[in-house]
Parts: sequence; C-alpha cells; structure tokens
Amino acid sequence: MLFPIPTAKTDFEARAKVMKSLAHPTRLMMIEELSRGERCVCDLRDLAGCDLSTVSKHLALLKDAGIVEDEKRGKQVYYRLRVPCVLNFFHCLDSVLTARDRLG
Amino acid sequence: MLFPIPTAKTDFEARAKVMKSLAHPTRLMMIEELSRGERCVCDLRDLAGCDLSTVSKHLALLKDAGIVEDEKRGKQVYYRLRVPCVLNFFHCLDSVLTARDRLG
DNA sequence: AGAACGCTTGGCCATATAGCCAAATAAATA
DNA sequence: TATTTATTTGGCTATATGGCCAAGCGTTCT
Repeated sequence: MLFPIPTAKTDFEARAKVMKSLAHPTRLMMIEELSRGERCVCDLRDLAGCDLSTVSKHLALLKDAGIVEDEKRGKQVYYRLRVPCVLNFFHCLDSVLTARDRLG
Repeated sequence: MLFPIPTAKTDFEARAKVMKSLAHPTRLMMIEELSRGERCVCDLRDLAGCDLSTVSKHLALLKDAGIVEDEKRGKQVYYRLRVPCVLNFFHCLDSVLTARDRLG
C-alpha cells in the first residue's frame, strides 16, 4: 500500500456490527461454551435457560456476523466457533473491568 | 485456585456491558482516534460530525464502561484511552470480516 | 403416511439506544 | 460581574433489540 489508508465510515459500521453481535451476555456465554467444542442448539438452550427460539435467534445473529458456523447432522444443528480470536476479547474485557474497579 | 471457577452469569453481564460500549461505529471511530493521543470533546465532534451533545454522551458511556478517562484542563475536557488492549479488537474484527467475506 | 423431534421464523410487546434541541453548568475572559 | 466558550444533562422521538408464544419446516422414527 502506498498510502496509509484512513479507516472509512463503512469500516467502522462493519466492525460495529460484529461487536454488536458479541455485546450480549447470553451470546458471550454461548461463545465461551462453543470454545470447548461444537454444540447443538438444544445444548445451548439448556445452558442459556431461555426459550429455544431465543437461542436460535442469538445463533442466527452470530452466524450472520461471521462468528459461528452451523452444520445440520441428523435432527440436530451443530454450531461451532469460526473465529477463535474473539476469545482473546475476554481477557481484555476482564482487564477493563478490574481496571475500572481499581480506579473507579 | 482449587476449582476451575465457572464463569457466572453476572460476569457475562459485566463483560457484555463493556462490549456494548464498544458496539457503535462512532465510538469505535473515537477510540481509534484516541489511540493516537488524548483529544478534547470538540476534536471528536469534528471527527464524528454529529451533535456535540451526542459525542458527549458517547464519551460518558465509554467512561462508565471503563474504556476512557477524562481530565478537565482549562475550558476543555480531554479524553484518553485507559485500556489500550481494546485496540487488539480491531485486528480480530477485521479478520472476522474477511473470513466472513471469504466463505459467505 | 403419520407422529414426533429439533430448529427456525413471524408476530407481538416491552425496553433500550441514538439522535437532536434546549437548558444548565463550569471555567476563562472582558 | 457579565459574557463567551466548552461541555454536560434533560427531554423528547424514532428506531433497534430481546424475549416469549405460536406456527412452519425438514428429518427421523414407527
């Protein structure tokens, strides 16, 4: 690249869409669970403890954002993490939280 | 620690709050700008191109989440990044986006 | 084929968020 | 002290999001 490319408005919108998909406690929980291996929707429903349709919508959102991918096998649909780097977010998030608690 | 501590529901909520504060294009833009050094609110208004009150509210949100801190000097209030690790998110976000574009 | 299972989709309601304008506050300057 | 400058806060509206229930769809099992 010849020039330092300024980050365009649309880039921030695209990034924000991905961030948004991660910005929900249930979805973060599902992601942590998926980091241990693929899971079917019903597994995640048991974990999340909310309606199956709600879980399904959360997963559709994550899929649309590019975070997870799904595969139908038999009666079940299995989801797995597609971009493991999102797991690094957790460490940073926790450091934000401890930093905030430390200084207020 | 004797036991692997299971991540509690409240932990996910706390993390999600931080993620939420990052899940907006304008706020991501402001964070990238702040990564180059501290900026006053008016600098960021020029960058974001929206109402000053809107910018101020975005910053208050980031501050509440623990991402930025502020300091009043003279007439201006200067904001700076408090947790540089959030910048690592950008690389991951972009890799999510390219991965998504590659495979659909 | 019909019933059962696993999941997704549509519809609806309640709540949360983003934006602007106007008013309030705080500090610097006249 | 009065005025201007820089920012925050309150109030409002429009839109987005999350949740449930009910209905739909594709597989598997009988």
